[in-house]
Amino acid sequence: MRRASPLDVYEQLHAHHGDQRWWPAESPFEMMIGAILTQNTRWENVEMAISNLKKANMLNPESMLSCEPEQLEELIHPTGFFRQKAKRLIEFSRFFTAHGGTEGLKRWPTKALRARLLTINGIGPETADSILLYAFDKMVFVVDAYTKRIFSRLGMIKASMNYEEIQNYFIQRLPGLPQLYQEYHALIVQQGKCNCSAKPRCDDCPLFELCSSAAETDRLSEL
DNA sequence: ACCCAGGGTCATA
DNA sequence: TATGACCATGGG
Repeated sequence: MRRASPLDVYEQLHAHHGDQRWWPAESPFEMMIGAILTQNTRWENVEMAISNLKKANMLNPESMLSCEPEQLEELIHPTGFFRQKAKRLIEFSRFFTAHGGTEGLKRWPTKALRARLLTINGIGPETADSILLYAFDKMVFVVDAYTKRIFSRLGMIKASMNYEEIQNYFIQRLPGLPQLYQEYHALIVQQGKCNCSAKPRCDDCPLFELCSSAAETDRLSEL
């Protein structure tokens, strides 16, 4: 059996999990807020916070800029890290409104917008790339903890690779379709949520065949 | 009572 | 540049 490619893995994941249609949000701004709130946090907790924000009519940049930070902290409390995240939401809202909102930011070249997002405190590579991919439909591959875990376990990447190296690995081996990038990351998260990539590997893992074929590499990389 | 989750920052060596 | 402490809640 030939060595599995990222596209092979995509096919397997899609066959098992089906269409994902990400990101779950009703607007680009909601998507961006969700991206910040979900940092090192379960999505279920983010849903509580989003729900709180909607009920309080606070899920818009104007309200976030004019409210008392403590009120914001209370609403997003379930996501954890609520003090720093409240600051991050406010700072991001400031940036967002200062540049004409979604419509204004939509006109930025991808590279320039990414670089600018990274200068905002609390927005790192993954959050920036998620925003580019899902709020602006830019062709940017998102690397998260699941990506590292699953693909290093499959022996396709090394655990020592940094964010950019992993990102390049996928970009060089995938067709240039933004839609594919969106689905792929969604599938990786869906797969990561099930503990198939943990050890011991479960038998009905959709990647079981690939895992088995990579068993040798896998064992070596764990030493 | 532990462990971790759809990260990021900052201090230290 | 690379590792580690820290941020903090909710669910297993």
